Amino acid sequence: MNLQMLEYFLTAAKEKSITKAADSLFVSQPALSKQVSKLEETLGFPLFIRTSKGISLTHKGQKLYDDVEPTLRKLQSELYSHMHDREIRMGSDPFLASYFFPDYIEQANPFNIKLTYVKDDSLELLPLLESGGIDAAVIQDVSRHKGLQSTFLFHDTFFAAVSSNHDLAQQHTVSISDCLLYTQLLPPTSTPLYKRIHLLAEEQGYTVPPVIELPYHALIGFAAQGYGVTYLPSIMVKKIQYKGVEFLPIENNPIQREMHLYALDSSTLKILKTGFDT
Amino acid sequence: MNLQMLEYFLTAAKEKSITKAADSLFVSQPALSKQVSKLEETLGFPLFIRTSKGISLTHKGQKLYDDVEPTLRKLQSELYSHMHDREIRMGSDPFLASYFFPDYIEQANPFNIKLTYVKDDSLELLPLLESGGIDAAVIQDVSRHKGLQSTFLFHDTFFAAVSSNHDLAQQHTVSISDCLLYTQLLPPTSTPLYKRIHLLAEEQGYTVPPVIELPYHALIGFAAQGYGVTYLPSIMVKKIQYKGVEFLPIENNPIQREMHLYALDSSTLKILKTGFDT
DNA sequence: TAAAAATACTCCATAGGTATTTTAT
DNA sequence: ATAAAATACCTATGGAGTATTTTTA
Repeated sequence: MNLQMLEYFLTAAKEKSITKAADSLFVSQPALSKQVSKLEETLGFPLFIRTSKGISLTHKGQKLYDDVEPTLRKLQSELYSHMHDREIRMGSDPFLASYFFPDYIEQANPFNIKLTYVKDDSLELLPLLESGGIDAAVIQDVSRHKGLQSTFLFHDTFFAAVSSNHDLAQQHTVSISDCLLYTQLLPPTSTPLYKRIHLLAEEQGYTVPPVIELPYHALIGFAAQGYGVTYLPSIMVKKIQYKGVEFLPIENNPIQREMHLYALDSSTLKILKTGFDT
Repeated sequence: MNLQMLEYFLTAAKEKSITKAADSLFVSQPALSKQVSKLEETLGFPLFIRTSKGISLTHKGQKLYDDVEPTLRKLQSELYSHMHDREIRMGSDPFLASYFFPDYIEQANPFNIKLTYVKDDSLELLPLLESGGIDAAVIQDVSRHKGLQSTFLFHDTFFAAVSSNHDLAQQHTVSISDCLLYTQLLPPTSTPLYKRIHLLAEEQGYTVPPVIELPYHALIGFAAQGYGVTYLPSIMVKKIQYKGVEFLPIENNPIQREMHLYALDSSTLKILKTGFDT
């Protein structure tokens, strides 16, 4: 016995005719007749009384219909809704979460993309992907990971950001050396940005300037108040104008990141990639 | 997609292992693996995360499981209960209903025999059988009917019944001529008993004596009160002793009936026949 | 005799089996 | 190295089709 046989039975009962039911099910009359007979054999009792003008339910057939019809419809609608469930749970860093995903999610119909995890350090999203906590993520600077599907998205360049009253605000571009003269407004030590700045300072032979550690979303506010220099990615700079803050390109673009899209399976990856490209 | 695939899925999810689930389902591991993969393909998303020590549900797999498990179990139990529904709805005349069926129904386990129609004239049960209103019936004096299965049950002989104070009550046996001298207590004109008495009166050349028409169940009461002679079948006479009523065999057994068992299908007939024989 | 259902038969898709390979710890 | 799942390949069941027969109003 299977779902199809039961569906056949319900349709035949509703149409009160094997022939009409066969039409509406797009199968031949003998095929339906045979399946109904087979179901009757499995159940051990006749479902229909056959007449020369159609069929009618037997007493037991009617009882079965009344019991099974709602349950089968429920099961079918549940299966259907899951089959058409386009939910993709994603993770990203705070910049993408604020300046990219709102638009992306909006235009990604009919896929129901939900941003369910935001981590300051996007690397923390990898274990979440592996455990199935999320379906996809944008992760920086890691191009491949075992057991996960991934693809390169884009390069993201960081701009220096200072208060409009800051010395550097007069320049059209700045060098990284210029920036390192001032207090650094940086995210936690574990993040790639923090590490990158440290490395640059060492390469330039500078003593590391004073650092104020802040969560990502607080950086721009502190910069606006003139506490020092911070660095913000182009995806953010392109999107916003922050009153009292100047964004300055840094010569030779010394701070960059590669953004990679990760997903559990290649079909999800494909869907999301097309979303990014458009 | 079919019920089996879903059952496979639920078992695999519960066992957290394709191999163990395959064992408990009595199929091979590759067979189950293939069916699960096929279900995933139909649904359009992976149900399980495969590891080297088994499987675990994906997020969507878990959602599907939570939704579908109770519904599928409900459907299965409904189907099961209908498959094992041994209800047989029967019809009979009032004598069998009172003096035969109570015992019969009691000993007919595991079949759930329900006496749902009792008609003074058992012939009225035939259309009920044909329309499916009942599954089986005991009908007198008709051995076959188109579209129905039937078998002979037994001969039933009628006894005369009179008040203990009645003239005839002194005799051990009576003749039909004796009986026809008194007021006749008979069921409605349409019934075989009424017709039979009329015929016997004509054959004997008697003028038909006064008749009181009564429903079957009232006959014995009126006889007890001495209103006249009535006739009751052996199945009743064997079962009861009615205070103030004498049952007298009638010479040559002029009133008899043949009881036939009818059913919609031969399997029901067979089941019921064995019940009668024991 | 006309309409509906059942039967006869043929074909192909697919579920299931065994043997083997891949994968991850 | 081991245990689990996936793959390859084969067989057999059964679902669906067309043509035909049976049944009953």
